[in-house]
Amino acid sequence: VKAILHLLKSKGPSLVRGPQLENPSVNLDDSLTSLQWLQEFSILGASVPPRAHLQPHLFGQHRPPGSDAPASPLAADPASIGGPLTPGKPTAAAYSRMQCLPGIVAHGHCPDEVDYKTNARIKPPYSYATLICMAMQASKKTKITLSCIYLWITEHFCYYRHADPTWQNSIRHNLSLNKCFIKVPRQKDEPGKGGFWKIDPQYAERLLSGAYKKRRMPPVQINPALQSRLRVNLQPRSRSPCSPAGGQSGLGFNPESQRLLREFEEATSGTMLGSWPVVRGRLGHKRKLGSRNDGGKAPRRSSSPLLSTDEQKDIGPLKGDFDWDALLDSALNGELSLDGGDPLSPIMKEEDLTVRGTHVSPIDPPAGSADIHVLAETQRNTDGSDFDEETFLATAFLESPWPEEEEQGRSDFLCTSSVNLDQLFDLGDSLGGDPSTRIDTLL
DNA sequence: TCCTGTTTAAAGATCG
DNA sequence: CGATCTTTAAACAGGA
Repeated sequence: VKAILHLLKSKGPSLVRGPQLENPSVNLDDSLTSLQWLQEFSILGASVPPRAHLQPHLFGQHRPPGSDAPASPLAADPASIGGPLTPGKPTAAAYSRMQCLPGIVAHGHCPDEVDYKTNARIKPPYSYATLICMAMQASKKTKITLSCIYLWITEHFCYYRHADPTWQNSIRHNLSLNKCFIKVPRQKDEPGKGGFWKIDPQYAERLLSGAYKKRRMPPVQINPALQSRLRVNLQPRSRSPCSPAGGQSGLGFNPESQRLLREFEEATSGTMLGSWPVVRGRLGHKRKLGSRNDGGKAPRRSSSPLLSTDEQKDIGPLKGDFDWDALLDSALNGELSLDGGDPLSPIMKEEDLTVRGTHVSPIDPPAGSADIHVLAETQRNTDGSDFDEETFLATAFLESPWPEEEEQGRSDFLCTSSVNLDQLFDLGDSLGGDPSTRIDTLL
């Protein structure tokens, strides 16, 4: 590990081309250890919703020219092979420190950096209520239809594109049951099916009353069943099947927005905070085992209306830069803790790697955006209490969930900034040893 | 027929 | 340990 670290430091610039390298004056050590570029990395992923051009009334954004991706993304979509998976029940800590391990988190194990837009195997750590809120805010409309909620979720969370459609039932159930959401009947002169939904500003009262309890985010574990796939995923990919052009980690929200979302979830943890994706015992016995994986609903999965041709065409390059120095330093410093608490013990092997941490992907409202209807409405229902701030934090992040247009240029840059893991481990070959072993060691 | 919406039930997780 | 919240499953009704 030290040898690799040394290599990275000496040849880092040629191996890891992070945004910081744009500035030649940046000290190498600083650039390798700084996570600033990683933060920026997370925000640049903004990509145009695959079907935004089909529903400009909803998204208010248009697909930039040249963003069309090759057709048949599913053909190369790992999710289409194995289907969505959920990590096993967590067993250890050190999750938050995983922010220093982008090489790992980039493959779906740190909620801050997991590219849920492309990772179909890790269930997003957001509750359905949160997802609904995100969709509502992202729509920049005061109200949103159920189908649009579906659409937004599937476009931003690859997991749901391939998941059993029963999650939609949960969405509907959440809308109906959760007091945070109000149904707005469709006007007679409004064509279409179903009504609209909006956020109920009154839920603020419950927040103030403390009725909603904060919930800890349980740690997440790399499912041993995923380990073989993890190694496969470590292979560099120039394009990601689920990622639209300019696809990035997270939701493509910038750090500020992600921070706001985090605070939002903290403030609304009772209703908004989701539980971590864990394999619940109940799932193993109560749920019909065949319903999710057998041919029963599988056909629908692939033929789901949510996976339109347009969506399937919406592939983009997988962009990502890994702060290997931070990664290795973290490992060396024991920040990647395990159940036993031994940083670089054999637990570091894939089977036992566990992490813990926060779960929200950062997002960022561009200054000047005034189109926050729900926010305004919510604030009107407050009287200057703490909730005002909470609500603001809760909604502001959604002012510009898809800053793709303004970030397009930077995204393009990032297209060329991905580290080639093969190169990395080819270098390691010169040091001898089995590449897979080195991967394990790194992890 | 499919989508939308409501409702009930149950199990798991979290918190005080 | 009970209350609360979240998730999942399912049944059912009504509308497009």
